[in-house]
Amino acid sequence: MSVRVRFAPSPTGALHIGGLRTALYNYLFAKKNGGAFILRMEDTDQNRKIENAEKYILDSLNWCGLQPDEGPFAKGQFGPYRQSERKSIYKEQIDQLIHKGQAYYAFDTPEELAEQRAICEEAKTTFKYCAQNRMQFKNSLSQNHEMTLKLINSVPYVIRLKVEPGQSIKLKDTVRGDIEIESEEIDDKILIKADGMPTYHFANVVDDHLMEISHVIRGEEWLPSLGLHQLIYDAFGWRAPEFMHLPLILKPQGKGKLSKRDGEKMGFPVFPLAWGGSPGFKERGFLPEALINYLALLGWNPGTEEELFKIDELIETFDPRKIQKGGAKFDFEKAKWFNHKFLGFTEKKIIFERFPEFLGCLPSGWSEKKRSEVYELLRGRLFLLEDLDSESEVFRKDPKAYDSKVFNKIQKYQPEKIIAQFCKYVNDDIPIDEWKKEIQLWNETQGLPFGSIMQSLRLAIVGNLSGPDIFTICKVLGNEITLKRLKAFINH
RNA sequence: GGCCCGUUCGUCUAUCGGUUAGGACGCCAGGUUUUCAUCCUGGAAAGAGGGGUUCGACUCCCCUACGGGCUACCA
Repeated sequence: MSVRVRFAPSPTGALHIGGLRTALYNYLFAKKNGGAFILRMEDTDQNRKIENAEKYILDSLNWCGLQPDEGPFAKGQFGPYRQSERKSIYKEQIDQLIHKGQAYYAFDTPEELAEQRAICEEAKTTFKYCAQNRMQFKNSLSQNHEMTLKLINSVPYVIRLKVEPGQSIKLKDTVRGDIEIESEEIDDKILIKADGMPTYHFANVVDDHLMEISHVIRGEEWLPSLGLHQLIYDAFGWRAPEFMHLPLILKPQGKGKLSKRDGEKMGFPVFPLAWGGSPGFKERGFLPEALINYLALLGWNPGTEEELFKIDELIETFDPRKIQKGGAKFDFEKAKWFNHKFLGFTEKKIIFERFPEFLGCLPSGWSEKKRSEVYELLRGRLFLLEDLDSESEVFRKDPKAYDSKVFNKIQKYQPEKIIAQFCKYVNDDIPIDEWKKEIQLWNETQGLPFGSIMQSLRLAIVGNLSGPDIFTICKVLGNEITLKRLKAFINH
């Protein structure tokens, strides 16, 4: 049987890195096995649907290089790939279940159910609509045929799964091993809502079967529903796919799973692309390859000590049996380290082509050659492409102030005098490569510690003791600006 | 509350009964850079607790604790 996997997000908001990792594992598994990676939009909840979400999800997957083989806007013989467009399919399938006596109509109003829940809550128990009490409610099991028909035609209704008690459901999960659930634990879940739309559980099983999904790779939050899903497969007489439930991605600190607010509070992105005014990984200057590499290793590892992988290598080494069981805390520092590494071995040319937005940090007045030189000078220092802004500041702005701590330290060596001497070299006759020799020559008569000379120069040009090689900075700056800064220092 | 899943350095993880418990991020120290960062070298840092099983347990079983998830006409 051929491998077919799906990523099935709900367009209720942006795709966050948890969802992205689920998509990634699906993608890796599909490609590893020469299978198909399918995108299916689970948009059965009309109320929670958000307009741009679908496009956002698609854009994000594309940015990360996880192109679906089938899905909305992609080819495929199993469409439509939006659940909202498959209503007639669900209708057809649910009729079969009703016909087989595996599902039934229920006419209880949401208010009546809420009331039951409130009563149970007071008694400190959990309300369950199930074999034990279903005859006490208004449904096609408790009513006679005539009454049922009358109700179907007059009031809103839902369709519920008829769960037979006393069954032991044996389940297998590739990540977690064997699981056994008693059918008493499962209630008569709603399959079709009053608006005619299927619930997640029903649509999910029907679509996975009809789309011939071979492996379901999804988040751990679905593990408690696995028994129910198996029961639905059984009700149809269908063979269930293989399941793999992924551990959750947790907050860096504190408790619970990662949320949008964590990113805002702690200053890191949780979305691949900008969403709702907060920048995504892209806008912060991540290479998608680096994000993918980090995410791949958050909850999985190949068992070797290798950490840096290109997507092809991930595909080759991916093995779902090595997926972690416990949740993993998101670590932005480590994610940045991956980006640093990728920035290090990604050719400048490729960066220039793919990330023009960050090159805006390098003055547009510069020649292509100069921009290229500066990038080369800076690239080893970058963890995010956005660092290009602060790292290149020295080339764009004259120092606003001089670090007083440094100034105080070197004051006794008369930095103004040193700088005045440097000014003599800033002309077309003396190449910058000669400055060091010249100043050394001059210092033979002065006897200053050479460090004080270098620090004076750096303080005058940069304003503090940081940045790349100072003579290279001067070279990029050119004589005019260099001289301007030196004089400004003397006069400050 | 009920049900389910999980638990190795601060973090991500290796270990499939016998290891000085390995690697990576971060941190600290040294070196390179007459600066900072990068880079290189080194260091500190872990089996939740208690019972079993076993000649021997991080590894297998049970209990406890802790963490997480689910418990909707949301996914």
